[in-house]
Amino acid sequence: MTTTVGVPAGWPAGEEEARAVQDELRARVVVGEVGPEVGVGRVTGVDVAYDDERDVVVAAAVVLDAASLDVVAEATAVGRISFPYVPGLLAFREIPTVLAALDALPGDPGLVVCDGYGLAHPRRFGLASHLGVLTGLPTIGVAKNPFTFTYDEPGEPRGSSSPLLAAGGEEVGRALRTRAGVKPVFVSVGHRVSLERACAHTLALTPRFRLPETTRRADSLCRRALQEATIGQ
DNA sequence: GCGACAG
DNA sequence: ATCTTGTCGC
Repeated sequence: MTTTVGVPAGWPAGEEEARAVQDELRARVVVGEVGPEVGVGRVTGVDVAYDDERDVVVAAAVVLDAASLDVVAEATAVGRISFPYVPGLLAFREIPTVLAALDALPGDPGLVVCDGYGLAHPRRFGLASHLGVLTGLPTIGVAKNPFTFTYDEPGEPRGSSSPLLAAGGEEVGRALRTRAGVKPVFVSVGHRVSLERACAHTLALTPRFRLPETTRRADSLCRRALQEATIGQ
């Protein structure tokens, strides 16, 4: 199912306003819960693809059975680009369309896995935290790059990890090796999930590839949907 | 002030 | 993110 969305009323128009929204919403993040059990229920991946030329953004949400990793549902949404890409303000670019894709899903998404960061963010309120607060769903962030943070190389074996550190030494996430000898992914807490559990979910979602099946499925779906939404336009 | 910087 | 073919390797 595909739905179409515009930019929400009252959406921040500038960077200062957007940062103020983050500072405001940050207080609503729940960090005290362990989170859903690994391998139980459903896990949903969300991702977004852009065509800046045509001002089009497509989001995909793909629901997997947490035990088998089989796809049990999927949805896409097409929207207008609601914000430029600014490091630290990614959520304002992706969230409206991602919310529409999640809304189009039948049933409960379960744990939501985001392509980006949660707590590991300049103001400790990245995409995964933001999406969690707006939906109430448990969320985690799994990013492909360390952003502005530092880390020591984890051990070679799959499952090895090392702290992802902010300037000042605060642990904001983990560099997690999901494939032996391959560049780690960067896991951080979004909403209602502990870092420990977030890493366990990430490992359960990477039986074969570096990136979680959730983000791989969502990535390919939103790219396909962008092509289709863009043909002839 | 300059550079770096999730997607 | 996106521009982009073949190619090396399991």
